Amino acid sequence: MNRDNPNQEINHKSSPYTRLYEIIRQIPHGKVATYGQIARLTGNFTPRMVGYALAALPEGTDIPWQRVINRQGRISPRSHSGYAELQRHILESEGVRFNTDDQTDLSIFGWRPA
DNA sequence: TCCATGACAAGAG
DNA sequence: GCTCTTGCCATGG
Repeated sequence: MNRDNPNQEINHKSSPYTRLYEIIRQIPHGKVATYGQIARLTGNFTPRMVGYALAALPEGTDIPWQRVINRQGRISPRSHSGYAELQRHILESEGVRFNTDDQTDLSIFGWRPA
């Protein structure tokens, strides 16, 4: 995937992806949001698009991609292995706890925007 | 242009 | 509570 990489659109401030990334940046430290939640906040996105946009992010981006998980409170595995483990590690270092079923309690750690 | 794929979600049965 | 189906739409072959 290397044609019109969405993160290049970050520099073009009128891109719909920009809005998506801006919202993700607003997720506070120690909290998590779901794909569907982000999608609804943008207004014109679908959860699949959110996942797709995040998959296109480069390493070392300032976007807190690790704070976006699925509706079940679990980390969605990507095609490239190893990242789910990394993501969980980062979240735990931020204070997010996972139970024995590898899922977080969204009623506690879920982000609730004003 | 058509088809398959993908870090998902919500409704129906 | 479960599984199955459908909606979503950008991207690549």
